[in-house]
Amino acid sequence: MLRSSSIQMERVITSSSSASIPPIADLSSPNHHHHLPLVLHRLESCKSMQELKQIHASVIKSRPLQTQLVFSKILSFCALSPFGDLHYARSLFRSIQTPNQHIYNTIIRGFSNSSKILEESLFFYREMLDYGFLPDNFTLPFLLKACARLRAIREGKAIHVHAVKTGLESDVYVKNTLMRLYAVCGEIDAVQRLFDKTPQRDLVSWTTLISGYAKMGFPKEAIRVFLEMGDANLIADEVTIVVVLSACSKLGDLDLGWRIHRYIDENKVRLDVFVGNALVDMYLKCGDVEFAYKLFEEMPERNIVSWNSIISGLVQQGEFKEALVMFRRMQAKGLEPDDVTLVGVLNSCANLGALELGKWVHLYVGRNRIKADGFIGNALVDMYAKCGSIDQALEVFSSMQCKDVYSYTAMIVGFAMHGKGERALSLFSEMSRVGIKPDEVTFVGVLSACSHVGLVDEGRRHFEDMSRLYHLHPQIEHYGCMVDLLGRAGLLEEAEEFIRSMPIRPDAFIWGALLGACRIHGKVKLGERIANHLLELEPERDGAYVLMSNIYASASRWRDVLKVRKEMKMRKVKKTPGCSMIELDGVVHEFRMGDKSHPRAREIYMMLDEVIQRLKNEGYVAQTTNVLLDVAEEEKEHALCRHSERLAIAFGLISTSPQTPLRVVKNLRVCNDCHTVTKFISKVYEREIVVRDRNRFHHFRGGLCSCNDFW
DNA sequence: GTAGGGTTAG
Repeated sequence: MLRSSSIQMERVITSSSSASIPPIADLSSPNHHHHLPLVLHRLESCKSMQELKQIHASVIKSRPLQTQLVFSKILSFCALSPFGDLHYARSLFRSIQTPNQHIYNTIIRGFSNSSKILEESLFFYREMLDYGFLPDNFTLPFLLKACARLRAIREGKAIHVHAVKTGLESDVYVKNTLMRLYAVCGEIDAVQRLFDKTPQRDLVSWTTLISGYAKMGFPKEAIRVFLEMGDANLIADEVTIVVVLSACSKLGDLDLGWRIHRYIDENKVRLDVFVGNALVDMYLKCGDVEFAYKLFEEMPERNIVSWNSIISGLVQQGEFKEALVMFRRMQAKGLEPDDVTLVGVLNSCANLGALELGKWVHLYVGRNRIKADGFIGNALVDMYAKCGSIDQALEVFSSMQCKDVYSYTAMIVGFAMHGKGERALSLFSEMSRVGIKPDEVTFVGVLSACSHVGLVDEGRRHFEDMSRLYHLHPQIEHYGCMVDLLGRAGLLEEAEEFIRSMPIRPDAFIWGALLGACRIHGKVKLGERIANHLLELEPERDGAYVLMSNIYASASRWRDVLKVRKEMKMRKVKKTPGCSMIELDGVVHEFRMGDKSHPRAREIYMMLDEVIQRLKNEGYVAQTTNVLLDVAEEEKEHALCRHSERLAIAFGLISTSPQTPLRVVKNLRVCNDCHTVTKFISKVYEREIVVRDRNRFHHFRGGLCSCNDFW
């Protein structure tokens, strides 16, 4: 570590005029039949260390005129070329008796470019100062760039002091690298202060400032600075535009995106591959998927980032199947995915329940030495958990070297979804023990864990701890979890009181959670009141109607059920169609309620009939109270039979060998009757069945479900 | 011989 005092700036600065000037290298060599231009020419075309060593040897032997200059050139090659060798550079440097400033800068630059530690470049820097040289406008940017790369803010600040003392702070290169240092270390105010301090600023300074704001999570500020830049009569170039576009992506502001696109056209900013990628990303993040596709197709040049941008953008828009289609297209072109691609693919798998493909990615990562760092590891944990393989998720999680808040949260949310509330909570305490701070999302996991297993007191305590101990502000999701927790536990009055005391306006999810609790506990009166709140907030959606009609049906109030149905018709409210997915041999099959479009639909429905017959023999009786209609019991039963998860399960039964576990993902909540049916199937057909509904997992085995019928 | 760029997580 560099201590500011260890660099004797005072001595250097005050005594620089009288500092001992190193003797000049031996210019008068007796033996100079080697032509200097020839050596320099050979160096220019040099492509390997082997070749370089030959040149070096011949120079030592023949000692041409200006040996120092030639050594300097050789050093540049060793220290800076991709074919170079820093060890060789170091010993070569040591062989130069009296290095000049340029030579010092070269060795410092060499080590600051590639070394994982700062020590080495700082060592040469100190030596240079001891020699009586002052840092110049080249020295400091080299050092500062290394500090930025290694996030070494302490050392960087010490260098900053030198910049001030030497007056180099106002050099635009020094200033820009200083700004970048503070930006990557998160000190955005320091960046702005440096920018404001002196009038020496160019397009790079503006771009660095904009990028700093964008990366620190202040995209609005970034755009503000961009507009100011226009007022100062500067025109953005490709680099500035890329940064501005990424700020716009973060804002998700399509109007702004169009304005920037127009700016690009009007100012003839070149559409290089960076700008193209940034545009594709911006259109996706701002929601114009079609235009993003169009741009992508028209791009004259595409690289891996272009593909990653479109894949991750689609994932972010919830277009998981499309994302996988693009991934396949990319593979068909012979392009190898990198870690960023695979994170997007894993995310799609997680959402589609595509376990087979997810496993393939896991293998691919292992085989191809893909950087299995935080991003990939966390995405794997999430994928396994969301695909129903909680044990695999835990295995990946346990094997991870560096776990962060994302890893812990993924695992906690995973446990919560699988109804393993105690595991989730014990992992949460482990997290605090090892000193990883939870954030808002962690608490969503913790609170939903409590809710799924009915740990009311635990939940209340964690909710309070959130602000008291961790200084996190509860958001609407956290209030939602609490309403859910209290409501399910039957504490409906407390839940309603809780909603009244919320500092945020309750949204549809909050009222929906309470209404759901009314359904579980058969509270008709309260339900009616809540349903009205919900209908005010979203009259066009079916949630309130469906829950209300279920509540009436449970109370056998068929006339009210009919009224709700009429009203739905009158207001043209469409029911969200139930949809279930099952993956077989890497292909995701999708079923809607009553779907007959599947090629094997006939077999599937025949299987379903057979299943129901067998279950009835085993004592199953259909529970029809959750069906909307007041129609003959038989017909209701028929409606139930067509629920999408049953189609998916029947398809799984006829398409896989006995005892293969079935994994189904459903977009809505599982209804009571389907839950019972699935329990029966797991026993009668001896199948493990894992169903993920919109809230959580149900592991069916031997006639029982992991949720203990509490969901 | 110096500086600013796009894509990734719960």
